[in-house]
Amino acid sequence: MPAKAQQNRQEQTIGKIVDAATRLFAESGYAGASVDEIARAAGVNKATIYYHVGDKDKLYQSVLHDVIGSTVQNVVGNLSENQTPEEKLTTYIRGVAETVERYPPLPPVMMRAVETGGQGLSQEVAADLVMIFGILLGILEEGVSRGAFIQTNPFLIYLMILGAIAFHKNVEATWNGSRSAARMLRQLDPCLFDKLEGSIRKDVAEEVSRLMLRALKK
Amino acid sequence: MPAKAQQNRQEQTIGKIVDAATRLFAESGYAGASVDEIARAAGVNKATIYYHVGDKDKLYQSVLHDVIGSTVQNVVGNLSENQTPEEKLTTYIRGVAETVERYPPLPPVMMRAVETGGQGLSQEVAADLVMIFGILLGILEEGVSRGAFIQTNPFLIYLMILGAIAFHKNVEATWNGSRSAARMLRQLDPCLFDKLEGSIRKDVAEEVSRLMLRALKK
DNA sequence: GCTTGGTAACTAACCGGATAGTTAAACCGA
DNA sequence: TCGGTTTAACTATCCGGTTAGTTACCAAGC
Repeated sequence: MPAKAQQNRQEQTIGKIVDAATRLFAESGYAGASVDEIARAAGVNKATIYYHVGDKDKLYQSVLHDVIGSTVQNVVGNLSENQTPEEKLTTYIRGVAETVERYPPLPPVMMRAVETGGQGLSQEVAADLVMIFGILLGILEEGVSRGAFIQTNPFLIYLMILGAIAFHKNVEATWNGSRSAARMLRQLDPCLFDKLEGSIRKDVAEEVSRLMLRALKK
Repeated sequence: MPAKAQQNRQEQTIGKIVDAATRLFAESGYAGASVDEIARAAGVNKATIYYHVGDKDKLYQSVLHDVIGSTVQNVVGNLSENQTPEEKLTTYIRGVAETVERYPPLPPVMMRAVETGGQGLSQEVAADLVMIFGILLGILEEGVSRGAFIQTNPFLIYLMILGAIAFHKNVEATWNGSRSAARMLRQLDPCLFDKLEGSIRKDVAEEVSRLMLRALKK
């Protein structure tokens, strides 16, 4: 198969580019990551990026779709119809946390997407984000109609879950990575340092689930 | 008083610079906001920024200190010793939300500060952030020791409150500002659009307090 | 099987514009 | 007129994007 090999090659190149871009966009943000840098990290000439993907914005949208799309897939894959709303919520939260675990660049990239309120997002990426929220909305509404959950602002619940997991994973990463922040804090307030050191390493998904269920259950 | 007048003048100039910088850093992030742009927005020559404040990083630290410091002040100012832990938590959340209300650039700036896990933060700014967390920690510990709150991961509570308020205010701003995202969503999923439209405008502080208290109370 | 022509994939070099930071001169109130 | 303050003008660098040219690959013709 001749055309097949070429397509494989193309997919491989695009994969390298998007992977490198994901990492660098996550590290430095949209403006902070340069196309030159991304090309170097991907082991590819800069013009190759423009040939295969498009301009910087197109590249960013590809990263978002790649990252957020995989989250949707992971969350949906774990949900099953014959779960109670409580179980579904736990599954939902665990799904988000797991995706983040396997894909560390996700939080900052996703946060920036929510941060901008969807401005400048492609239809495709917007649909991904809407879907993640829509799934949660369905769970919450089912819970309310079954008398299991109290009535709440679903968007706020969404932001609390996402914010807690995203922030936490992100802080954890930098906390474990460069110890400079940790060292500074120990110097600033040793007692508080110990408490943070202990609480950062706990399992996020479980604790977030526990708290959200306590907050929501009737 | 000659020296006094000069000091006033200096403070005024620095104030103009920091205010403009706060707005632009919030809008476009660190790399996205240029020093030229900030100078123009402040009605000041670029060299004046370097004369009074320092380089771009120094300017960013000044913005962070200004913004986060005022949050600390506002939150501390509203707390009083003879409140129950429940009341204190509500006051804390309202304090954060109020500061955000009066100072819209705060969320994105603060988020970016937490996002980086404290990397590259000046001692001063780090102290501010630690203080905000420290206050919450005190409230939660008092609640636990009085048997009012369950034992939790305080850092996660911190992130949930901050994440919910910061994200919400930020999304609200862009949602109300440019309606492009809203229009896109209406086209994508009209039913979900209505639900979002309704839930975004609610009072955040009250709802967050309600949820957090439900989650924490024994 | 080997040459050959064509096309997809890739690259080095370059361009205009923007950016952070500097300098030396001008300004102006006391 | 003196010193803190402000400014226009400048430099070096970097960035996003383009172009013209090269290589890798594959299919068809002999």
